[in-house]
Amino acid sequence: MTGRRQEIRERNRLSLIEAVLDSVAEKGISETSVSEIIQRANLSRGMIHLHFGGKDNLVDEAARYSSEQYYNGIYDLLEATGQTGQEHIEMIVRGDLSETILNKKNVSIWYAFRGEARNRAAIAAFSDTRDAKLRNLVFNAFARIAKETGTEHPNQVARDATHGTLAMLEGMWTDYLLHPDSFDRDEAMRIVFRFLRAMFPKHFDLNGAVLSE
Amino acid sequence: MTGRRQEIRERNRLSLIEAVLDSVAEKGISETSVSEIIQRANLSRGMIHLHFGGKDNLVDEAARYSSEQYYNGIYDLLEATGQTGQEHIEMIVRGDLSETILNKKNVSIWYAFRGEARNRAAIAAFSDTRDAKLRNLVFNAFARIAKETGTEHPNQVARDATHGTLAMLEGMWTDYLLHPDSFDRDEAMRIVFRFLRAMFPKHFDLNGAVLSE
DNA sequence: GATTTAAATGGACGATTGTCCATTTTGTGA
DNA sequence: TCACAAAATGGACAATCGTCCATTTAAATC
Repeated sequence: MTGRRQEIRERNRLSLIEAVLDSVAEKGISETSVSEIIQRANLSRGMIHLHFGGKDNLVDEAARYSSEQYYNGIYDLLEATGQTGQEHIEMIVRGDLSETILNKKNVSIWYAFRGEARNRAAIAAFSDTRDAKLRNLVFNAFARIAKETGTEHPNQVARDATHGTLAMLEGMWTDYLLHPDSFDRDEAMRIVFRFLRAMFPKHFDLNGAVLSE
Repeated sequence: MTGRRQEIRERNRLSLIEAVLDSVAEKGISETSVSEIIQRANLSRGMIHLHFGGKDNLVDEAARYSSEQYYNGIYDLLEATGQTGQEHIEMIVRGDLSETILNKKNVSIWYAFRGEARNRAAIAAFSDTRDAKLRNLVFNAFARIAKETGTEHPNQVARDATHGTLAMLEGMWTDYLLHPDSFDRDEAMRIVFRFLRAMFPKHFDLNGAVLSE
């Protein structure tokens, strides 16, 4: 009646997924073997086949789970902010570069899966950091900003600003991947906002990152 | 006397490296086995041990070689351009997004190695797309531009512009990785230059990408 | 052309891979 | 408490992994 059985089952299932993510983060994909996974999850060898039908499916599921965690993190932040375009943008940029989201483990996992994306459709589907939903949020925020500036082609400007901003954030992640210890979050933020301020002087004038010079 | 012996030896060595890169591009790192490599190179099993002492060393060397190819491509372009800051920047951006450098094979290889970078120091050393040399080139170009604008802190502005521009290019590469068929080079270029125009209106006004709206 | 020797071959080897199922364990309902 | 069934176990299995070396091939030297 307690459903204890199903509860244990689901806990084990999740243990396997988290074991994969831990292993991928620490050892990389190529060293994430079945033996490695079941050892970390402290479960028996047959569990992978039982729960996922095979190792590949488990890894795909781990990629999906990891991606979901990322988006949940971002969306949670957005609910705690104001409604103006610049507030949204600022929160997304700040969140994307925050310790909670941009940290060694997440970055290791993210890039490990990216490396496999080209050869595994299931992984490619979950390795786009900037999915349609997030893109739309950013676009709508920029569209509001662009319209307020009275520019000639606000949608086109907003589209380009979205694309460029998300690309720049991607690049910052890569910086962090390659130089995690010398990476400076404030600097990254300041740079993104310097570009945004250049495009929308009235909206990002005193906002955003530390404006040190 | 002809050195025919050494010539064959070096050709075989190179065949192994190129076989690794082909395999990594087509099948990914995890499926790039010794058997796969020697089959592509049409050489015998022992050659890897003979030339490189083991598979790992060969893969590291392939990463180094691939990185070298990238930089040579960029530097070649720079020699064929003018000397103003904006000409340099434009050539680097244009080159970085050109078919010669940004194509499916290169991107597959690059991201495959990136995925391993965190766990293999030898690969990490060669997976920084924007090494000190290239960074300096970009920085010097922006420094000249910034000084001409008479801004207050030209070096700081140039540093940020360098960081932001290279980050944005990284992001464009990721776009290409994940959506190679819908990726639009002109659009990517236009966006980069839209940001640069916002920061340096006088220098990128009529330059760079197609200015369609 | 004979000799020397560097280069290349290809299979043997033990270790490790992922899959799968006969068996055991354990929660659930009678 | 017992019988049932779902869940978990752990080892057998063939396949594949990378390494290494005894042997063969062929370029270089005499």
